[in-house]
Amino acid sequence: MKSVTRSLRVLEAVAQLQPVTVGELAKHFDLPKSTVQRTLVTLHEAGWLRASRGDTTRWEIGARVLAVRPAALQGSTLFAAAREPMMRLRDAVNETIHLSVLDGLQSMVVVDRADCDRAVRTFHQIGDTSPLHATAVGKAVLAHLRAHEVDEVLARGLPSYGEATVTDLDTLRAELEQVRRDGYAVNRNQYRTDVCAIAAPILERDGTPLAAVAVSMPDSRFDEDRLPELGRTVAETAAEITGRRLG
Amino acid sequence: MKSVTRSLRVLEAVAQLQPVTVGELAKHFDLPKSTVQRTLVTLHEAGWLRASRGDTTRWEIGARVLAVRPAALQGSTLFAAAREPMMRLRDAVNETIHLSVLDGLQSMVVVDRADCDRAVRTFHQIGDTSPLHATAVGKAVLAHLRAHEVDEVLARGLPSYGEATVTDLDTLRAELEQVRRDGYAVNRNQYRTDVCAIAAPILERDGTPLAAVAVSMPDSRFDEDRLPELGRTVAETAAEITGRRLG
DNA sequence: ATCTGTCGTGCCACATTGTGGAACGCTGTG
DNA sequence: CACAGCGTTCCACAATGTGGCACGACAGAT
Repeated sequence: MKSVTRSLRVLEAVAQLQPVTVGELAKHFDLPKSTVQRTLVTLHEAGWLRASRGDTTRWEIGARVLAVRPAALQGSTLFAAAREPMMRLRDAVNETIHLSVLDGLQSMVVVDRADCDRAVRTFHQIGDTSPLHATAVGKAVLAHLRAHEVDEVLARGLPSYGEATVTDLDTLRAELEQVRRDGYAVNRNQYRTDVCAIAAPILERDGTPLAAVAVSMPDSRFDEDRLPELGRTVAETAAEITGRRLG
Repeated sequence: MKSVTRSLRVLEAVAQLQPVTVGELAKHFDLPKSTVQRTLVTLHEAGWLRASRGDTTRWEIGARVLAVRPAALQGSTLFAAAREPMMRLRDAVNETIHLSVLDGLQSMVVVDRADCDRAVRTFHQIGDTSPLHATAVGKAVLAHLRAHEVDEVLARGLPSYGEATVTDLDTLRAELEQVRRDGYAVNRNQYRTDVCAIAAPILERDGTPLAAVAVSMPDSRFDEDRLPELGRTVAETAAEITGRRLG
């Protein structure tokens, strides 16, 4: 369904570029203006887009989308529970903090962020997805999935994103064991070069992993010696979020 | 674009009914299973849906949608800021609390809810829209819009939804003046019969209204005498949310 | 005033695209 | 063992979306 796929792409582009015009989107996708225009009008009629308040030829995301949320986040207790602990962690370490949730067993999706004020910092867009086996948040979650779920994920293979990516199954399984012992997962340049992170999982009452918090930083600021201390801090933050969420 | 419109409807239905099967959706919309199935697969390929973790024939909203948010809510600080104050307000008054945001200048959209535990209670679905001139949340916001924006809204007319709806311009303008003085807006059966509400606005730093919180209740529990006290409580909750959001 | 470039919008013939009835394979049940 | 109900697949048909083109509005330069 070409038109549907394209409409969703347009919707995502509007979310990033808002407030945005027909022409800008047409260039962005290299599509005829008329096609983009029709798409925008359709999305508008469905209540998903609205005209910008100042400039009526610019488009924005409408509030309707807020009704569409993953069940795990209904009531948005995750956001609410995570916000303050994330900010405190950010202030404590002065690095960017990410909150990522597990999407199916497919990938991790960045859903919230607390930026540090350094000149050089890592940057992940909200909504960005990343693989389970090659990121700190992914491994933090992976380490707490049920055995058959882990098998399912690993069965899809371990694509490499650079030299540092772990592509060997046994090595990865050993690492997951380590993650369970330590309470935190580490990623050093395994997904994006020069991006390192330390993450800990946020669990449901029954132990199912739902999401993870991560401190991420450029490789230049990754200090092996401070790792245990930093790891403990991240794990404490994750535990606090879990606690707040479950009351 | 029929297929696009329908896909978005399906997406919204999945959000409400998740985790949901093809058949359930087909019945819900009275559509051929094959059509629904194709739509679900397309939405899945686009990353907006995922198979349920337990039952792979059930569908859920994927985390991707979290990347698509109105600009005013980027960082999702509204939800996070509102959650706790809403719950406390709910506990204090034991009535259902709604959080609604202004969508363009078109309407208010319910985006979050804290239910009370009474047998009889008001019910608004998350995602429901309502007019600005005939609801408490709408009037709370309307009272703080700029003059030319108010004119624009009122120029579209004041459709009636029953006897109690204010359809006279001057009466409404006087009421908005009152709302500014009191700090809260009241709706007694003006939109839905037997549904009353008291709402207060959540503002941006520059005073622009962004959203509103409301206590809503059946007419039978609306007590004229307690109105000022209840109004003050709601206004305090809104002020606290505004404060938290802006740090 | 006039020209020119750029914008958002509206049109319409064409064929690509989505449609939905029918049939399939599977699972649990009476 | 037949049956009912499920999710899934297929395919001929025509309804549907496509995108080149042209229009009117606007802004800046001549």
